[in-house]
Amino acid sequence: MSNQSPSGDAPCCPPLSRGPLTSDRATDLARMFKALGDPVRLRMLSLIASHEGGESCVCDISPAFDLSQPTVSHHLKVLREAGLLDCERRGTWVYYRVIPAALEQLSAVLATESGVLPASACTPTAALSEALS
Amino acid sequence: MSNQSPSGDAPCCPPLSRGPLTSDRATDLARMFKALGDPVRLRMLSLIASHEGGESCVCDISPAFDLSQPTVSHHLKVLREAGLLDCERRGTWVYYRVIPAALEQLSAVLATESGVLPASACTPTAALSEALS
DNA sequence: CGAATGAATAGACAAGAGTCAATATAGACA
DNA sequence: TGTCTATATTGACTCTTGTCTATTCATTCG
Repeated sequence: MSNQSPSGDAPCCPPLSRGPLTSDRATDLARMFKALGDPVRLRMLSLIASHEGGESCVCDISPAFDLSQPTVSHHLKVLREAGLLDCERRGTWVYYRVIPAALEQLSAVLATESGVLPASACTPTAALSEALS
Repeated sequence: MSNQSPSGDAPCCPPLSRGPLTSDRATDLARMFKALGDPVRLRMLSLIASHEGGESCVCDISPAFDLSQPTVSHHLKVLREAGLLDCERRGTWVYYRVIPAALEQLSAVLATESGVLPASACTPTAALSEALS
């Protein structure tokens, strides 16, 4: 399970205004943005990201949506294949976790040169409790 | 012409991890992310954003893509209707310009609580080590 | 083992998105 | 006015996407 890392290497992220994107780079980024381009998936992501410990069991996510279980599973797969989520099986349950580096990369790409916008003005909920191993 | 501002008002933007998104909020954001979910549109955006003066004539954008003129026009329209671009006619030409507030909003939504990530410190495995702190 | 539960996959279907050729619209200019 | 250039719109096509039901896989517990 875990993630299949489509092209999981290029980590860095100059803002859009820094210069025209290469075609390859645009393809990589678009794959991630496309995954965010659905209200259900955005809500899932925020649900997981804001959940205690930074992770959520599917059994916690599913009831929050008026969708069939396979559809929920499908959306989670899309987010996972886009490199935005990772998952881990613990017993019968599967836990999903946001990959912070992915979100930060996208955030940095969209950041404008001027507005630094310190994201520090927020409260820390994401303590990232270590997965109980 | 110009923009139709779907819900162009709410400027600020708590990060995803701040709490679950409302359905309405998710719909608004998803509309913008979906517009970014295409390699061509991402390249257009970066082309415009990085162009001198922060704006580009369609006649400058079009030749950069191996697409028909109507298709280019279509993509620009999608970006415009998503609230990411604005346009202005000057004589025969139409100039497109990025709406910085829109990008900043999306950037802020994706920003993680911890990592301020001043773009400069964009080191390869940054987020990996950050996950443990 | 067999049954029960949580989650993923397969297949089907309607709706949406990206693309094009053809056409229409808006200005500039003679 | 008429013609030329730059963009936008229309309509058609194909491929993709979101959703479902039915089924399968994985794990735990009797």
